[in-house]
Amino acid sequence: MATGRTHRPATRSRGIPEATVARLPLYLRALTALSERSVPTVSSEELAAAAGVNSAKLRKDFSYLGSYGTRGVGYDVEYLVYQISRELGLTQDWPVVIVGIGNLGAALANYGGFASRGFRVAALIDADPEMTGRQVAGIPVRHSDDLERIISDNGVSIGVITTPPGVAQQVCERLVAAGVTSILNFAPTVLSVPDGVDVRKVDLSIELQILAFHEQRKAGEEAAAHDGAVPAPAVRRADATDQGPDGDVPAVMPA
Amino acid sequence: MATGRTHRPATRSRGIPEATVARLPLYLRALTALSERSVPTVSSEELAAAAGVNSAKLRKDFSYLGSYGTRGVGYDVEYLVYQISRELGLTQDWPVVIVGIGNLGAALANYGGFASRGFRVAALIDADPEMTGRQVAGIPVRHSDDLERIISDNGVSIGVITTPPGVAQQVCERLVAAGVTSILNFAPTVLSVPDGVDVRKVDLSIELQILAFHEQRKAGEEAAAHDGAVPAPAVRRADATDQGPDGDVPAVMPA
DNA sequence: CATTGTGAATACGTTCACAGCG
DNA sequence: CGCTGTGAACGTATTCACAATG
Repeated sequence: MATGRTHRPATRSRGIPEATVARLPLYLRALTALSERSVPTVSSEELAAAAGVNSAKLRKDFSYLGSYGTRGVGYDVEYLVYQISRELGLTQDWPVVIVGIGNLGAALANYGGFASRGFRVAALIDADPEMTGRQVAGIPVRHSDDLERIISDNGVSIGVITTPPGVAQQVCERLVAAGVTSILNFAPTVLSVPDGVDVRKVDLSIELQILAFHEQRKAGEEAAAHDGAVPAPAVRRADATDQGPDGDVPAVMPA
Repeated sequence: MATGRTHRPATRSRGIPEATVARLPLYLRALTALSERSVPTVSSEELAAAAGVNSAKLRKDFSYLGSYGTRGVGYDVEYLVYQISRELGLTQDWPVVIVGIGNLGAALANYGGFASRGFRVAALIDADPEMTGRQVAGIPVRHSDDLERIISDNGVSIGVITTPPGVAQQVCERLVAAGVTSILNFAPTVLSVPDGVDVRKVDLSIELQILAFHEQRKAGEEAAAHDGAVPAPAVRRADATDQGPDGDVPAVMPA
C-alpha cells in the first residue's frame, strides 16, 4: 500500500519494518493525548488500547526503536513522544505543496493535522487562473507556472497531488523534476516515478469498495444465497453464461 | 490498516486473502480503462503494469477468484470486469451517508468516484443548523437529528465519518445503533465498534508522517550523520544522553 | 508456444509465552 | 511483583519457477 512503483527493498530502512513505521504515528497520537493530560507514564497495555492495537505488537514495535521502557513501570510519555517524533523525522519542519485546489485540496489546506506535526503548507498550486490570487485557509493560491520556482525556493521535498486523474502523472513529473522526492497522491491513478522517489496513495473509492466486499459477505452469511460458497477443491466454473444484468461499464473516475 | 478494533480473524472471508481484496479495486480500475478503449483481452503482464503490481502477484490474486484466463492468450477484459465487480459486491447499489459536511465531507460528496461504482450518496448529514437545508453537490444537507430515520428509510449499511474527532465516536455509535455495519472513518480517532462492524480509516496526517520517515532516511543516507546505522547484532543503546535539541512536545491533532 | 495457474520457497508480520529486570 | 523485551512458533503475503494447456 505504499510506493506506486519502483519498490525499494521495502523493509531496508535501517531495520525498522514498514508495518511498524505505519503504526508509529498512531502511537504518537495516543501519546500526545496522554501528554496533554499530563499523564507521566503508560504501560504497553494501556497505550495499546488507546492506539487500537494489541500490547505484544506495540512492545515489539518499540523494541525496534530501542529499549525506552522501564520494567515493572511502563514508558515515560514525554520521552517516548520525543523518540517517536525524532524517528519519524517530525522534529524538523517539512514544507509541502498541495497541487490541485479543488474541494479536496481545499480540505487538506484547512486540515489542522498537517500544521500541528511538523508539516507546513508552503504553497497551494492550481492551474486555473481563476483560482490564482484567491486565498484558501489563509494561503494564497499560486499558478502552476510557478511550480518549479516554488519548490526550489522553499526547499520542498514532499508534494501532495489532488488534481484530476488526467493531469496527475504530468504534475508528478514536474514535481519530481523540480526536486520533490516524496508524493502523497489522492488522484485515482498509478503514478510512475523514478527510483528514489516514494509515492503513497490515498484512494477514497478503493476504501469503499473494500468495505462493500465485506458488507456483501456479511449479507450472504445468514441467507447463503445461490452461489454462496464455492466448493473449495472443485474446479471453479468459467462459463460466461451467468453474466447477469448486462455489461454496463461505468465511466472512469471523474475526479 | 483495516478494522479499528474487534478484528475478525482477518483472512477468513471465504478464502480470498485481505491483501488480494485490497488490490481488486486497482485491477478493476485498470480493466475499466481498457474496456473503454475497447481492448478485448489483456495479459497478466500488461494488466499488472497498468495496475502497478507485478504479474505473478496478479495471477495469484486472480487464481483465488477462479480460472478466468486463457493460457497463451490472457484475460477477457469485459468478463473480468464483471467477475471482479461481482466479487466486490459492486453489481448492487450501496447507499451511503456522509456525516460531517465540512471541507472534507463536501469534497467527498463531490467526488465522482463514488457514484460511478455502485455507491450512491443517500444523504449528507451535519449537526450545524446553518448547514441544514443547504445543498452540497446537489444533495440537501440534513440535520443529524434525523440520522436514525435516514439510515433506516434508505437501508444504509455504509457510513462515512468526516466529523471533527471529538464527536466521531458518538456519531459512530449512533450509526451502528441505527443499522450501519461498515464505516469509513476520516476522523483521526480510534473508533470502538461491536463485533460484526467493519471500520476502515483514512488518516491524512499519518500518510504524511510515513513519507517524512522515508524522506528523513534519504537525507541521512549521503551524509550518514552521527547515529546512522546501528550495528545489527549488537545490543541497542538505551542511554538517554543523546536526547538532542530539547523535549519539545507539539500540540495534538486539532482536526 | 505464449501465457496461465500453482506448488514450493522465501520473506514478512503477528502472536505467544516467558526469561529478565527495575 | 509487574511489566518490558524478545526468542520461538505461527500465520500471511510475495516471489519464483515451471508444468499444464488452449
